[in-house]
Amino acid sequence: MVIDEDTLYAWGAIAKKYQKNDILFYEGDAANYYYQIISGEVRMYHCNEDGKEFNQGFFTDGCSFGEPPLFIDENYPSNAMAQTETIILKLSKNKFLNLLEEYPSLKTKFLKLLSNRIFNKAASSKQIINQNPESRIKNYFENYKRQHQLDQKEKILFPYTRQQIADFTGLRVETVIRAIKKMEKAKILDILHHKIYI
Amino acid sequence: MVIDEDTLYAWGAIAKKYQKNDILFYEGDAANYYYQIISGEVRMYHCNEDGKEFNQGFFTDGCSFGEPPLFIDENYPSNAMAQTETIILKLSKNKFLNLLEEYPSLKTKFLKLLSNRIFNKAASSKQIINQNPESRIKNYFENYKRQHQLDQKEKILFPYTRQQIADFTGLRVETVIRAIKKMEKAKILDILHHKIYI
DNA sequence: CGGTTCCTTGAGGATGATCAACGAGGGTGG
DNA sequence: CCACCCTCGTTGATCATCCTCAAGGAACCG
Repeated sequence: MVIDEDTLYAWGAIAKKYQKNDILFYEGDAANYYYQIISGEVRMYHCNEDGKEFNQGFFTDGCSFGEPPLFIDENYPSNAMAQTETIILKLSKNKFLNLLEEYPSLKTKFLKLLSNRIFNKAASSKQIINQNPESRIKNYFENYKRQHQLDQKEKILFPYTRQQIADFTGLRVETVIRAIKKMEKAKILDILHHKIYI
Repeated sequence: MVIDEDTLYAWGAIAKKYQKNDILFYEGDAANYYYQIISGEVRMYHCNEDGKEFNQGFFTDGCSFGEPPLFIDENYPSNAMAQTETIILKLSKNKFLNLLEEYPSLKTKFLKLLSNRIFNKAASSKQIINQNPESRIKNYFENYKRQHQLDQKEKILFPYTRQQIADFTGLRVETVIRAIKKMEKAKILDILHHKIYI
């Protein structure tokens, strides 16, 4: 958990429930709130003109998201959508910034959080040079495991769909499917009942 | 300038001169210093197996770089190379973190700096979905202008080579050349004596 | 069961990468 | 001033491969 929930309530945060597929904010919207998830899942993503999507990230219980625009005067760079029924604590921008001034240790916490975010984005943007689908997907899986502090050796069930992999790697579903089949043959991953183990 | 140079010297920073093409650190190295450029230019970049490069960013006078690994315990995610003769202030990690504790306003400064960095990375990683070279390059030029706080309408001389554009967009030089020629015809940019005006 | 979402396969076409060769410009030293 | 070199820019031809479109199958859920 980023900020203690009781503290957030004490400073005036309001809990709000979103249904699956509700939009929390659109790309270009002004940033007025700090968001922290109590339960559920949120996806940040872009759309291009043809409706193709690119996922910036998924956030779940205890995570905050969309903070950078609160610190600089920019609008949101991506859309945010509830992936499941989701309950979120919202604290207004001003109150959030005041809270940070009150507790300097929170600033350090956010320095770490943003640093991690940058580190992960650097790792994932590397894949731009590999047009080769298998490298891209392999790189994506490695980042996924690192971000979730999992051992690279240990096999785990990968919880997202092929379409979502496509939306993270900039590939097409069919390409992802063909690539992971190759990767299964090459023993890079396992597929059991259509489920992916990495 | 991120941190006042006199302050850095007072806290024990050392100025060091690097020649063109000197490596400051490699991907995977432990992060032991805060780096701030006095004069010159530094490039952060990745290499893949075939030697193809991807640029994460260029940094110039007054800029700091490679901070995120100082806040979290990670190694450098990219290589850093001096693009020209460059003079850099180096402050050891511990002294840097102590300096930040001493001056809380610096923490806020870095929160903003990191937020900007994330914002820009989000904007540039969008282009992964556009396999189309012209869209990628257009997106890259727009980001370049925004990051340098330039009006999108105003034409400026773009200071990098076609190879560097390729290394930022994940394309090949020849593809970049053909794309910008098309873009010139489409009046998206001007080319004068081989120089690009955007 | 019926519907929805996700997964899978094949065929064909578009296009960026690759390879090879050359041109243009700028700087350096004789 | 000229010759040389080195980097950068340019062009064409060919190839590999990812995208696209279309169709159908599998799993899951009420």
